[in-house]
Amino acid sequence: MGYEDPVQLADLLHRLTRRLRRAQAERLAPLGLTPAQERALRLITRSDDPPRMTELAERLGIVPRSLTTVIDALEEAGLVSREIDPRNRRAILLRLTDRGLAVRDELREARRRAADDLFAPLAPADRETLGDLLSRLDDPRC
Amino acid sequence: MGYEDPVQLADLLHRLTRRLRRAQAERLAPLGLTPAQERALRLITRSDDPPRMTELAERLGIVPRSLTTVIDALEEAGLVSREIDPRNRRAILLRLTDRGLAVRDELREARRRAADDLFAPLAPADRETLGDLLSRLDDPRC
DNA sequence: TATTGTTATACTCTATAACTATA
DNA sequence: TATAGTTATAGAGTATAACAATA
Repeated sequence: MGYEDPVQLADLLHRLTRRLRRAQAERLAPLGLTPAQERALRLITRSDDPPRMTELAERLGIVPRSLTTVIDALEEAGLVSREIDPRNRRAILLRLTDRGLAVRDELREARRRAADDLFAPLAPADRETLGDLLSRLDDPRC
Repeated sequence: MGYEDPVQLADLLHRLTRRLRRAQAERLAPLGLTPAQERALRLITRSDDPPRMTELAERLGIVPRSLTTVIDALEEAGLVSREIDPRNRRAILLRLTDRGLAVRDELREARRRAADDLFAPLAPADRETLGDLLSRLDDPRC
């Protein structure tokens, strides 16, 4: 079918991601957050210890300056707090507030529903295949 | 492996697209264009007749106003010309200039190399599978 | 001197709303 | 009145460079 053409694959990927971002933005808007903010919140949650800015930025694949904007919004929304690391006063530890903990599941639900809609045309086995292929393309450093 | 989790699929998609966009931007930067501009140029080329703004916007999956910015840049770079449609003086026909024709292949090459790099870890058969899965998720209206 | 994060700034890609010219 | 496109504006998601505070 010619689907192996990398430029066409690139375009498909581009269109799909745009659609996904829109759907997620719509679902998350009532909660006052963007997809990037939800991602950051989710990764903070997933950490055992409160992560530092640099650490979280790296896990998100963005530069620290870009994370600053994301965390600013989460802090203003009262979901995350910045704490100076007592063991290294240059570093900042990111911690969920009580409110952050409370809305976390709601956020995840909203994002899951959006993703569910997008991937609905695929049966579980096909999703598994897709995930496998995509993860083989994934660069853990990025 | 749990790859069928739609939220994880969404994150994979997001990271991959970002990496692709970066790689494409890098490759295209020496030519002074962005990926969106290359896409528009490519679709103008692919048309038999010079497309109109509305028509091209729809094929790109963006609103006409967003296309205006893209075409502004291509026109300023001397690659595309706007012509008023003599049969409907409200409409604008988009045509490649000689220079646009000349750089078209270079652009496509640059974009192809970026896409090639990204999809290099997959064998042709796997690319085919990926393309098939992605196209089943693709919404032709979008 | 090197590390951590922020201030300042900018760019890409996209959107909605209001407007102009034409049909 | 409806259509085609643009001006005006905005916002998400990034980036680089220069800087301050701390190590």
